[in-house]
Amino acid sequence: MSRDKILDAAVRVFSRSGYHRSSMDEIALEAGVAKGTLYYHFPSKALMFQALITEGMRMITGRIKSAINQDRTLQEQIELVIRLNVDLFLEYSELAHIFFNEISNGIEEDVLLVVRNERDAYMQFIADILIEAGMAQEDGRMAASGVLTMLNGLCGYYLRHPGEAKREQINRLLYAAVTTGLLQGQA
Amino acid sequence: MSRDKILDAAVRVFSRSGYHRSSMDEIALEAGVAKGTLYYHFPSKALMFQALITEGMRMITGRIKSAINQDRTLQEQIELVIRLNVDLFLEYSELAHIFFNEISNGIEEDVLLVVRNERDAYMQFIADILIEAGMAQEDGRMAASGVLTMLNGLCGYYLRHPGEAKREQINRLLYAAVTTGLLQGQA
Amino acid sequence: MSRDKILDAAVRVFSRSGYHRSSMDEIALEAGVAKGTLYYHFPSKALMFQALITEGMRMITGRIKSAINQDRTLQEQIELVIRLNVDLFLEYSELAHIFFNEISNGIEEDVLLVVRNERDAYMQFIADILIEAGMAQEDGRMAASGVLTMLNGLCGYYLRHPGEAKREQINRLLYAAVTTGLLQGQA
Amino acid sequence: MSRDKILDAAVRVFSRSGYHRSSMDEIALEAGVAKGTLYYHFPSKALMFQALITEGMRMITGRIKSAINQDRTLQEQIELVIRLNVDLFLEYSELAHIFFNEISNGIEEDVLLVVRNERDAYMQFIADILIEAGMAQEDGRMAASGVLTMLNGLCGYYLRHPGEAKREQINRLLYAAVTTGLLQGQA
DNA sequence: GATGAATGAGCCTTCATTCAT
DNA sequence: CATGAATGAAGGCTCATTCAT
Repeated sequence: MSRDKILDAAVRVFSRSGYHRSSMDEIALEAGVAKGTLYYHFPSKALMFQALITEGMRMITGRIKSAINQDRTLQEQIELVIRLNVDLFLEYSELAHIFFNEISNGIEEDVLLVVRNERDAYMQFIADILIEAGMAQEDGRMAASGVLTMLNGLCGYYLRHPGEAKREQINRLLYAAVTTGLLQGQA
Repeated sequence: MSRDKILDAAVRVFSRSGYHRSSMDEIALEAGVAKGTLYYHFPSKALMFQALITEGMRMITGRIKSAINQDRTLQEQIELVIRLNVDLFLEYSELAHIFFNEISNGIEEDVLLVVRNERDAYMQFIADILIEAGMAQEDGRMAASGVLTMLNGLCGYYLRHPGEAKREQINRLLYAAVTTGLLQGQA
Repeated sequence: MSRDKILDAAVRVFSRSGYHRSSMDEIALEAGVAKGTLYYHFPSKALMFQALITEGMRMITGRIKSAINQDRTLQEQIELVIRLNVDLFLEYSELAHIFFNEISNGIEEDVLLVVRNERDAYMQFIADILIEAGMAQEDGRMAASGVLTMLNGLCGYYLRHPGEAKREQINRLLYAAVTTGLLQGQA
Repeated sequence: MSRDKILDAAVRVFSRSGYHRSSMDEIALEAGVAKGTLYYHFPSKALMFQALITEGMRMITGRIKSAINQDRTLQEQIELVIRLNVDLFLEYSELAHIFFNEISNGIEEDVLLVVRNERDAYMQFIADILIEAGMAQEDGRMAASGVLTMLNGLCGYYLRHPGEAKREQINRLLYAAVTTGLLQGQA
């Protein structure tokens, strides 16, 4: 259906150029529909973006939860969550950048609120794992915030220095930051 | 002078609305000068942004370097660097936010390059300390990138949840991420 | 359609104020459409200008060529071409004025090239007749250039001094310049 | 003095870029004075241009008249005037273009009027020679207009096709147009 | 459901001009 | 005489949005 073609195209375009540099023209072109069609399915650019984030997160958290919902040790869970997050981040890098760096993009305030809530829910989801592993409530939420932005930074570095860094490093360093400290996170 | 008024206003406006949503009109208004005056002092919006970053970083790195240049153990150095960074980040949160986040979306390529170099130089500066502490070269650079964005995320959380989080937590979690792992970073 | 309204208005405005003093606002106003509509139909001011020249010339050369394509002596051909050119110039004086004068000052290089080619093609068309009449190749091209700008000047004079000059004089002087010299071109 | 430096620079700049593309900044730079100095000596850009044309024409017509004011045959006079005009045109090509192509440049109406008068005086000066050579009054004025725009066209062609055309051709073709007709103007 | 022509507010930038020194 | 910092009107262009079909 048109709606899905549009949403798929929008993810690609937003992810390639960021929210502001992505134009409705470009999205329509990429989706292979007329520009008016975008407005048939979504009331505005901002609300299209919101739909994309909301539905995308539903899918993503679903995928992660179902992957976790099997008997695993805490350590395995942490490793798995990290790996899945890194994979997702690298696949949808610009979108993830937007998702984790709120203010940077002057989206309409109400839409921003929805995106933030979505993000906070996701962070709580990560925090819960850390808390279950023994962290204090407060520390857990804050640490989750830190871990996810660190993931943001490591992936960013990886993408900006192709060839230099290896993908496996990202996972290793993140795991180290959580469990042993970065200074021990090496052979 | 006008130039300083403009730069001050630009930091506020850019960090409030992000690069793209900030208009030259808004900056001129905030600075209390005519729009033409912006172009008397800076050739373009992008180059104004570049000047703001370059001059801001010169001040910040200068302050950190002069604070470190004394005999200390590595551990003390790490603690100190973290504390200074957190202090600076919270003091100049607007500038810092721009520096760490607003570096991707459609600024002219050459300006982007200058800003990135500035940031990479700073990260290398942090990386050198980690490497001296025993990290591998590659891991050091990448880890520095991760630590600084984590700092970004923790400070952001702190600022977004006033009252909930305490400032000391930021330092403690960062130090833990570097030395013992976040899960051990608690009493 | 909008596109035609715009092109018509553009000819009027450009020939009234010249390329640089003509603003897109003015053209939109004259065409009775919104400014954005101009950009829906033409990618830029320069390309609008190019379209106007190209399409205008296509019409004009078409008309002249079809009038010539019959058996005539060279002398008749020269007389005919002069008369047709004068007629066209006076009928489309605005467009002609642009075509012969407004071709130098700071339009984008590629557009300028297209317009010049269009004009050179037309001049070659005139040159061929002179060459066939016995002129050297080189001289023919250059002379055609001279004759057409002279036509420009004579018609301009005629239009600027209504009442003083008679239309027939234009034809006579031009014909004289080509065949007997201006000094002999009189009863 | 400053005034002369400015006028000299203005001729170069206007002649290089045309009236509209020449900025007061550029003129000040070329003259080696501050921008404010321009306005100390001239009330506005348009009036500076007017001064430049008026004083330039005074010099030019002076030069031509003094060259003519010696015993010569009419034929020699015509040859001489043509040569001098071509020399001047090629030396100050853009300026000459402006001078002969009025409307093209949307200069302020009053200044335009002065420039036009200056030009009409010059054309009358050329016309007088043609009339003395036997042309009718009316034809003389119109023909002078035609000859000068033809000169405009030939020089333009020469400048646009470097290498192809030779400078001597311009003189020869112009002389032919006046005396024998272009078709006879060749060996 | 879908289209695409048309819109107009808003953006970055240029530049002739002013004025206090 | 001369300066140069400051101005603000105006220009070309982009783009989210509307609406008749």
